[in-house]
Amino acid sequence: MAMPIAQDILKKCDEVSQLLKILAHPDRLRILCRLLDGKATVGEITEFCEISQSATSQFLARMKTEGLLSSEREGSYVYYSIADRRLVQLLRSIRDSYCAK
Amino acid sequence: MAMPIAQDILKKCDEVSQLLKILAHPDRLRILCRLLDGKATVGEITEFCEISQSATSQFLARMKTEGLLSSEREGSYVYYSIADRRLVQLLRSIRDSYCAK
DNA sequence: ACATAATATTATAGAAAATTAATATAGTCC
DNA sequence: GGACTATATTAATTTTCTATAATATTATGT
Repeated sequence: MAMPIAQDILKKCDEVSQLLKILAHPDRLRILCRLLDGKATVGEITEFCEISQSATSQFLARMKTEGLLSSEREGSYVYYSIADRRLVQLLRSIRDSYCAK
Repeated sequence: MAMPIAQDILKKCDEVSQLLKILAHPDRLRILCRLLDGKATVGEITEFCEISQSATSQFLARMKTEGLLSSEREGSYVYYSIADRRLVQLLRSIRDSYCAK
């Protein structure tokens, strides 16, 4: 409450830029874009996004660590999905702005 | 028209991730955040964002080159502003999602 | 237990980007 | 022209990512 408004904005920018850094990679964005349409297994994501198995798994792990994704195992498959509602909103608005016909 | 839907999505992701890469830096995001409230001189931006003069100028130049910003000189001052409407939309929605009370 | 498929981890060489300092240019005023 | 302010450029070092290969783990079916 004691923080000046301008500094508050700067701090927010620092936080948000960290998040954007994660989106700012073609493969990671592909993954998120795929997950925007619903949960998927690592294999499905690998195939859809045309990324190597190893890279896909690494990206998923990182995004899970960062709190963007959650996962649930079903047998030998692991389903990933977007964990944060705000991220869904953001991805939708990116899609609306930049992927419209 | 002949491009499969999935590949089209992948291509869009590649493009958009390039844009996000620019936003994904604390100082550049600060600058854009400031410019969301209207055009400003290099000096004003430098002060508001607490970045060095050199870095500010470099960031501005880069973002102008990338087509995100435009500039107009008035005497010894140079005013920068956001050049792309879609970017304004995107920044607003980021602000709405992540900077609300 | 073995074979196989799905997923995860580790390590590292190479590429790309950030940081900073120093210097240069352009404009204004006297 | 000289001094001063605003902005821009350059270059070099360091830090941070990326890409890839190799290997490891976990689960299923026989």
